[in-house]
Amino acid sequence: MSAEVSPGKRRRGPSMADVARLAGVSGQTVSRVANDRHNVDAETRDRVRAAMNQLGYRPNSAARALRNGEYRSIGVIVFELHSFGTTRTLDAIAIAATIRGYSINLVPVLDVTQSAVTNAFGRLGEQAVDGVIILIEAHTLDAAGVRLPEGLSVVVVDSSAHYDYPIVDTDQRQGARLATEHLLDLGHKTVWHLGGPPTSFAADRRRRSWEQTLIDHGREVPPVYDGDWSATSGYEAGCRLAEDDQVTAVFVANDQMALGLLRALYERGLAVPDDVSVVGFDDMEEAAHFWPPLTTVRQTFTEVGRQSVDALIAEIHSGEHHNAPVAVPTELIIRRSTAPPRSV
Amino acid sequence: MSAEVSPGKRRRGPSMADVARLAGVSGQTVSRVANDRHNVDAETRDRVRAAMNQLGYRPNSAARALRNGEYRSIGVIVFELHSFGTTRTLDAIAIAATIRGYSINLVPVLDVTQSAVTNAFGRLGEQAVDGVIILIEAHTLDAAGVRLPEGLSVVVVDSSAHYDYPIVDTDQRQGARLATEHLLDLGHKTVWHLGGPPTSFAADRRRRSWEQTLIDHGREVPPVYDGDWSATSGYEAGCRLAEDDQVTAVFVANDQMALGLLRALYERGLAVPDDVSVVGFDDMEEAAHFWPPLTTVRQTFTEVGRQSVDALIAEIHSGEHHNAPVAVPTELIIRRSTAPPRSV
DNA sequence: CGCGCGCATGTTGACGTCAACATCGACGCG
DNA sequence: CGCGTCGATGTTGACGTCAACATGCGCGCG
Repeated sequence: MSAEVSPGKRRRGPSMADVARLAGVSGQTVSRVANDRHNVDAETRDRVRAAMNQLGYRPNSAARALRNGEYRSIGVIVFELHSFGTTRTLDAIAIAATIRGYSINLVPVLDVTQSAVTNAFGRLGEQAVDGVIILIEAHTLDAAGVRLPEGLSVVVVDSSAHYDYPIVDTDQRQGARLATEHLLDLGHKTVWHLGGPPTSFAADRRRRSWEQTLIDHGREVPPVYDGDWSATSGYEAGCRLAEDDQVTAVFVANDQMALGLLRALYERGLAVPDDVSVVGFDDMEEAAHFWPPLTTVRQTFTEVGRQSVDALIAEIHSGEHHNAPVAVPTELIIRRSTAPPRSV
Repeated sequence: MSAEVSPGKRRRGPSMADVARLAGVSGQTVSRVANDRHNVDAETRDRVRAAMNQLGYRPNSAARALRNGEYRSIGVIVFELHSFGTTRTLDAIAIAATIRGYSINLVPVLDVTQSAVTNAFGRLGEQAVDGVIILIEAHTLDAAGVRLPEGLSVVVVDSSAHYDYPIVDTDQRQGARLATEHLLDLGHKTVWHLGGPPTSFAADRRRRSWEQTLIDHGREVPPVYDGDWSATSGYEAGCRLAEDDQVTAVFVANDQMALGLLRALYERGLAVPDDVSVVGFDDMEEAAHFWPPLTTVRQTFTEVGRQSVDALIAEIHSGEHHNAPVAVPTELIIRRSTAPPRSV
């Protein structure tokens, strides 16, 4: 049903010149029609449109980019699409960019060694992009000490303060405080913390804010347990936490680790929320169906994506960046994994 | 520490001509150095390299694409990065493409209405891509009845047989059989099925294969329950399933729905695996930490990604496609959500 | 000693588009 | 009736790169 492949080797599609010839006009007129300029006679426009359809003409974006000095494309650097947050943010970025007429160039970093990151940035220089959004945790970036190609606009989605680049992220501080105070309000004497990896600024912020909240309320600050965001690490930390019967409330730095923690508690015969209350962070889809359904801090990734695209586009057009970090607020979703401590 | 922004308005980076001038050679020689041609004197090459570094020269990919008639870029059409499988496959595609020297152009479809899909495909025609991988469930595509711009190579990641395009996907048939036979082998009289949405070919394949397996073993085929891949839909179907005390074994079409099902069973006081055995599909990270840890069918997304990129690149270069579908095998991961039926 | 060959390097033009400028006809107004 | 204006359309060249075709030099060999 398809076929129609001319045996010749030419694969290039029709160009403006071809359309122009068929419609009996100049290339410039075709260009005007293609770009919806209004100063074209209606009858001429129709004729050109018809010729375009007949030939299946598509403007050549390389030529356009070359001519205009602008690609209308944004590079997004990511490392593994395993984490829920990264994935969601990427989705939001892609949608926001599309709406604004930009396309997305996905640049995966194969591993987080210095050379791989440097490499990816190098590749990026040759990529057809007007600007870059960095979606990898910034500590890594810091350690690698790489500089991006100059003259490229950049926005970082993370919570580091150590950057020259504009920053957009969830308000980690507010989210962690929300979670911690919720547990305190329920009557828990203090709140334990299962944190993310020390290489993550986001994890760092959540940890500090949890600590500060406890201090502000005059509570004791228990030792921190660290995970790496994975459910497995949450399970492992949970096994250790479960041995301490002082623990009545835990704020976990993300939902996946919270899932591992829940499992560890079950295996030890501890009831949630009766024996231990648990709060997560992210509000991934599944959180509502954990057992019990997880109380957690909801991030609005859509907003993070939108804001970072807006910041980048502004930077691309102005040529300079505003350094004020953007912090997107969170919301506490209360489900059934939290309750007042048993008895009192 | 940065600054150095010339107040002039020109933003364009240095071109070959600039490098050539600085190094005292012709543009062509710079081109040869940039492309690692060997017929350049070592001393000259060093001089050119030095000039490149000094100026921060980056080849202009638009000009290169225009000149070569090739973008070295692959478009990937996706609809929402919510499902585990899509995300993982995208990641694998991005990595495989990068290794082969192609970049990834992510094209989100805003919703699955016909107009949105058509629209996305239209946009794609103007995109700087040599080929396209379609990562949305193909039924939708079918319904929309859109044709892609001609002359563009396409690979579909899904299990439809109704396409002119080459297809790469997990071997749904084999996976579903694996799951069903595992439950039968344990001694269950028959196996219930909680399927994915009827609009998905993948879900369809899994359902048919489950059914065929039961028939092959001479078992009764119970009515199917349908979900939409989400944990919530699994929960809802689970509530209905739990009322039928005939049910001792369920094969669920993905892990997320299995999670919802587990929750529903718990709430009804049914023990897994003692009262009901459950098998999922996907083997997402969290599956090992569900309660109980979920027996499931592992898909190797890496392989699906790699194969689809390879197929697409082959098609781009040959100009024609081989229509033999590629089916990537699965593996059954046995955990603790399955056991022989209680007593007998 | 002269011819030819191989190698490093230079010159030219074309890829497709679009801004800037040029052209041309129609129409209005003094 | 002539001049100015405006709107539609055409012509030219440049964006940056690279293949194809010069050019020019040194060296080996008869």
